[in-house]
Amino acid sequence: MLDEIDKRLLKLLQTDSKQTNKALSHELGLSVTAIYERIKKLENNKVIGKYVALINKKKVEKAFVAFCHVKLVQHSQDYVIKFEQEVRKLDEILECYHISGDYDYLIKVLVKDMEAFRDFMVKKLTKIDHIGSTHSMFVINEVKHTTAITL
Amino acid sequence: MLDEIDKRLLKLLQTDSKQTNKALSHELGLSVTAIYERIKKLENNKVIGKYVALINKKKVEKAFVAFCHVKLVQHSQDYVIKFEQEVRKLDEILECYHISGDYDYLIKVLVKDMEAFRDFMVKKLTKIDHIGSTHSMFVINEVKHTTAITL
DNA sequence: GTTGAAAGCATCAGAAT
DNA sequence: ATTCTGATGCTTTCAAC
Repeated sequence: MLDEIDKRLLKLLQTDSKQTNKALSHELGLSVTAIYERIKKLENNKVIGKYVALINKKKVEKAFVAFCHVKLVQHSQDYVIKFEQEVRKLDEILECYHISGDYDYLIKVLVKDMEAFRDFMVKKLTKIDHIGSTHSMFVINEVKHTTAITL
Repeated sequence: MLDEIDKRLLKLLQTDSKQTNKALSHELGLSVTAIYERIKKLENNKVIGKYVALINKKKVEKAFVAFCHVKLVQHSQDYVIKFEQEVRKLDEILECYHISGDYDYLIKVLVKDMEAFRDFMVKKLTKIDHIGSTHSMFVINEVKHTTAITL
């Protein structure tokens, strides 16, 4: 499905999606139109999902990152659906995963500081019905963070 | 530092960075040049870090996500630096955080399937020196995943 | 896959607020 | 400092091969 050129193209676009097709064509040794067609195909096949600007959390006062394990009191479908619905509504939650293990969910929370985190926990997360327990871990340092998948 | 228009602009660019300045100018009620100047300023101030293509993991055979807690045997600076260095080299590790709590690090791993995960653990992660213990959690379902920070 | 043309866009000067 | 209008050159896009 993806040949070597597609893979190299995706690597470049995952690093910098603002490069022109001309620059990409030069890099990959194809014509501008060939690059154009390949990108269109990758978009249509939904291999490329979207193009986004990544912003610097430290520059916008959102430097505090925490992960929370969450356990529900029960695992009935109603409770699960309701919880997941509420999670999607909360802007502070960037990611939420249903995971194996002692807890049910792992969520990634982004806020301004510890105080804002406390507020989030007290006023938002624990206000969701049917949450049994939570366990928070604070990020001391972000060692690595990439959106680029190696193919 | 950021006014309301900047915030709305950043929201739009975090959702879709391929929109033309014309479309953005229409959305925000400013001229194309005003949008252009604002974006350039946000780029120069490093508020916008980069533009990337996000690719669909399910379409490229990287559908297996796991989080691993990692504990080092010691916390001497040498060990920490070495571990973090190795982590940055491993393509399967998309994210790595130094965190508070029982374990030292939380890493996010992306591979093809359980078998590939086993391989990663045996041949790569646990080959790093000074790792004391690990604890893996498998992602059953990705409930939410966004790169967009709400301002 | 290619070239070449058309339309649309980013970018920049210059002037206004 | 931020905005606008208008001109230029580059990019994307598409038809034809």
